[in-house]
Parts: sequence; C-alpha cells; structure tokens
Amino acid sequence: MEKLKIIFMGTPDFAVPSLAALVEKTEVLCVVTQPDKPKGRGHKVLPPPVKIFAEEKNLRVIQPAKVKASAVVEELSALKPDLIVVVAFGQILSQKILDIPRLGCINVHASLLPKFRGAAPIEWSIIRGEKVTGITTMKMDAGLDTGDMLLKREVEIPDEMILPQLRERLMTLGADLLLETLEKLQLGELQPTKQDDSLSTYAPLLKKETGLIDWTKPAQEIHNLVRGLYGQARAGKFKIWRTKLAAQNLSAGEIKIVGEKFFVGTGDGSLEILELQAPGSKKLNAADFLRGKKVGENFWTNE
RNA sequence: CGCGGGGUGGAGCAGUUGGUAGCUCGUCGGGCUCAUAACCCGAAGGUCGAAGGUUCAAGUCCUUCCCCCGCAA
Repeated sequence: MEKLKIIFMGTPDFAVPSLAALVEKTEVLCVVTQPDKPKGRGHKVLPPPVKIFAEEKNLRVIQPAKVKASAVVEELSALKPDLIVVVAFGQILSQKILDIPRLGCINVHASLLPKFRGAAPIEWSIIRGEKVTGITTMKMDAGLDTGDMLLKREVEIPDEMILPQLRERLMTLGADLLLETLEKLQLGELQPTKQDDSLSTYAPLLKKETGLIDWTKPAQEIHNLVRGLYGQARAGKFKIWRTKLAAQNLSAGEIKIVGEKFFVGTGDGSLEILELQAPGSKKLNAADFLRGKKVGENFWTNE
C-alpha cells in the first residue's frame, strides 16, 4: 500500500506514541507543534515533547504561534499532504487548514465521543466517575471535537485507577487506533458516523479551583477528584495525591489518626489519605508524613 | 535574570543570641507476654547537599555551586 503523506500536529507526551506510529507506517512531511515556552521554575524554555521526539527522528518541525496565520497555511499547503493528523495539538484549526489535505484531517480524541469533548477528557472522565472511557478517531470539522466519528475503542476505568495510568493506557491505544483508522481509510472501509449532539458533554480545561476539595461532598466524589487530578487536588495548603474509601465515622473535614493511617471525614463517609504533600515539601505517604509532625485541629488551614 | 520554601544518622522532622548533634519511627540485641504492629531496657548508625571564607570555635554567619519542592506562567 502506498505510504500516506502526512502532516502531524501535536504537542504533549500524549501525542508522541501517535507520531511514533506514523513515522513507522507513513511518510511524515512535517510536524507542527506549539512554540517552546518558558515553563518550570527558573525561566527555562522547554521544547514540547513532540518536538523533542520529532528532532530525534530528523523530522521537519515548525512551531507557529498561530497555525491559522496565512504564511503558515501557505507553507502547509505547499507540502501537498494527503492527510493531517491532529493529536492534542492545543490550537484550533481554521477551515482553510482543514481544506488543505485531499483526505481531510483526522483527530485522535481521548474519550468516547460525543462525551467529553474538549481539552481535558481523560481527567474529566475519572472525575465524573465514569467506568468506561476510550479513544475516538474522527474526521475533523470546524467545531470543537464535533466531527464525524470514524473508529472507537473502549477502555475500562477500575475504581482505583489514577490519571497517569489511564493516560498511559489511552495514549498507546490512541496510536494503535490511529493506524487502524488510516488503514481502513486507505481501503475505503471507514463509515463516518455523525455525533449525537444531544448526548454531548464537555471536558473543559482544568482550572485551579477545580482541584479544591470540599469535604462536605460525598467520599466517592472526592476520591474521583483526587484520582482524576493526581497531584492537582488540594485541601488547604496541602496537595492530596492518593485516597482510598474508608469506613471511619467522622464528620466532614474531621481528621483522625490511627497508628500510621490518616483518615478524613466527608459528607457521607470517610476517606483514608494515602499520599499527600505539604507546601515546599515533597509528596509523602501518610506514614512518613505523620512522623515528626503534629496534626492538629485546624490542620488544613493552619501552618 | 519571575516569586518563594527546603537539603541534618534508613524515613519524617527539631536544632534558640555560633560553643559537646537531638526527637519520633525504623533497624539490631535483650526483656516482659499465650502472643503482638503493644510495653520495658540497651545498641548501632550523621564528613549536618558541595566547595571556599570569617572565627579560638559554624548545622548555626558570608560567598559560590549542585539538587529537590511550591506558586506564577
């Protein structure tokens, strides 16, 4: 089968396996990713993971601040790609770009569309307590994750699964499903399916306040939040990394220490805190955290 | 040059105005006990992140560097 000529657009870790798969099976003309941005502490300018990978493979990389810019559109058109593949790119494509490749633009999205359209589908699927999520490939249109669906693959979310595990699983699956989609595309076996907009939900970018734990909420709900944000869930000045449903009789926010175990009451039951992190300190399991430290009355807000 | 916190025996922490390095836990040995993650007694284990400097004397003051973390992006 003839190799497809592809332009790849993607930015974070999540997109790397898909790009790697394309490098194996297709001809990647060019990789489009976000510009290097000053991230992290110092002021360090770090290239996005996709760029690092692409450069290792000696692929052509461009990093436009805006892909929509006419100069960029012209540059991409000139490459005459068969297809554009987009995986967690981080910029919205204009209709002009969507019209460039003769076979259109394909997106790998980390949810079972039309659920969880948007920027953070993996996080929200856990936060919302979904038992199953997955990957959907779709033919892109001008809307946000509204294109016709091509292939879909499910993944179960066990109750104890945390964000990095699910992300890892989905990024691998995403790469597989991408290849499968391209194969069927070439064989003419794809049957695009319209999304039922009435069933759609959104998975917006996470905000800081999303991670604030409200102890009056149900234990399962808090547990889901902690799992889905892994490290971004906070109570007072503390980050809560891992929790587990527990059977202590405590009022909301009340803390109880039993030996090396750390329990907190919620709106309807209690949680055991397995891993947490104090400001300026590193992530610790509860036993280590409790050593040499006093856990007092206004623990969450004081100190 | 974005702002800030921290690096002390295996783990988590305390170390006041510079003057013998402590605590909790763990580890090892012994004791108590039907038994124990409980209790009692004892022991081992630290060039106090690195390199310089000030000083009679520095974990504690000064300088430089390395690493970790939070915020902000």
